[in-house]
Amino acid sequence: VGPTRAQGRHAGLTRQQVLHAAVQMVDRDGAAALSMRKLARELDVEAMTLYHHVKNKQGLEDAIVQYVMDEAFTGAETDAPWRTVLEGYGRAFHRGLLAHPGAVPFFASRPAITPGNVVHLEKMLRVLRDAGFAPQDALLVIQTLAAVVLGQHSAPPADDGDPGIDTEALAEFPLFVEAMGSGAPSVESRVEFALQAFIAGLKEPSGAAI
Amino acid sequence: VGPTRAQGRHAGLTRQQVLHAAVQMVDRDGAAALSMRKLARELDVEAMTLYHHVKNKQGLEDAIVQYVMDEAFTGAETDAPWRTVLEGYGRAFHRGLLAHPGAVPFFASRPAITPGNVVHLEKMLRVLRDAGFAPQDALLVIQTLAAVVLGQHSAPPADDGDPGIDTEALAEFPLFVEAMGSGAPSVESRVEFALQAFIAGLKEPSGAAI
DNA sequence: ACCTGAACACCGTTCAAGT
DNA sequence: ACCTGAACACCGTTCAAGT
Repeated sequence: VGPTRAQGRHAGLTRQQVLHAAVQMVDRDGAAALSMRKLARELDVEAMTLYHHVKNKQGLEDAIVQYVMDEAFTGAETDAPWRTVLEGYGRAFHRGLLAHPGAVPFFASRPAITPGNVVHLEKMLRVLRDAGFAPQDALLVIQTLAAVVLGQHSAPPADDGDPGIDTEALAEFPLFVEAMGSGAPSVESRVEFALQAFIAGLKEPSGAAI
Repeated sequence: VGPTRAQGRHAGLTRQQVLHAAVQMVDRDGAAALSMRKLARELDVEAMTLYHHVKNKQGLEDAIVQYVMDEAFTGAETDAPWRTVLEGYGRAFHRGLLAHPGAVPFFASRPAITPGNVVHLEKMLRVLRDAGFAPQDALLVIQTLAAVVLGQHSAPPADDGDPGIDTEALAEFPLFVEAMGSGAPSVESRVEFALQAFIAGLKEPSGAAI
């Protein structure tokens, strides 16, 4: 029932392979479907083998989060007016989450600042510092912006049309019915709207540009 | 080991009691700690008894989400300029999530529109409609705003000081070090900042006020 | 209608053992 | 170092049985 390999025989398994298979599994079947045992089965390996490449399940989930962030933020444009750079940052994160929707739940209740994304943070901090922001203010802007985008992915519009809302009761909610005429706002449109409003609402930095 | 009760003897269990105990458990031990079996033990009842009051675990989680939203949104102020009403709506949601941080993960990957919160939605839609918004635009504003607040709770600042970031490597990230001097931005400050910027960035409705 | 109890098909993880 | 295999303490949920 298990993999046909003698003990001690290398499977040639790599942390990268484990991580890649995990991301695939999550993208295909959702966050809840991720299990160490199923992942091992898919890699034709015993479950305990995974613990040699990953600390535990929590560690695997952390790695998935890091994977998505790295994919999203590497090569982000930083040479533009600060509002434009922020918009690009938000959109890059959005595209990353869109590519890996199953990973979104792992972002919840996980620290926003990890060793792996300090490098991305530092680049953004430099852009805002050069635009005249104090570092504390810059960090607040960047972290809040990332969470603004994440939030749009966390509360998706309903899958089916109207899940469980009886047409009878709908008569009491005419504005809701009218607003939903063209369906609930998509994640796409909410992200665009959120980015536009949030960035437009940011005040100019108090410091002078260098 | 189980409850000492003959089959068929009423435990007098109520859906409200089940839900209340579940919220308590989640608030105390976090979302991951919620289990049907533990919840049953706490209520001195067999695990399967819960299925008479709740469809399944998913249904219980849905009920927890609904519980938090109802607590947050009932009695919200709607008689004020629309920007003020939006601010109050966002802050009310924020307080609800703050009171039940363990419930936050359940909001992720759950539809934003449920039968239970259509009533809250309709009230907000009326406020924005009266201010001159088209219903579709109003729905977009409200849903995006709720997700903006939710997102701030989804990516909490790290628990300990610097979790796993070696002081050696920190030398390469001077702006990050300076920005973190007074700690990572709190959820509180990020919510306030997000609300201020997002609402300030909203355009006036194209329609005329009634 | 409400509750129990056994059973099924799963989990994550420790530990000892192989090469 | 890398992998296996059995074992432990859990899960959610179905099903048949009680009153």
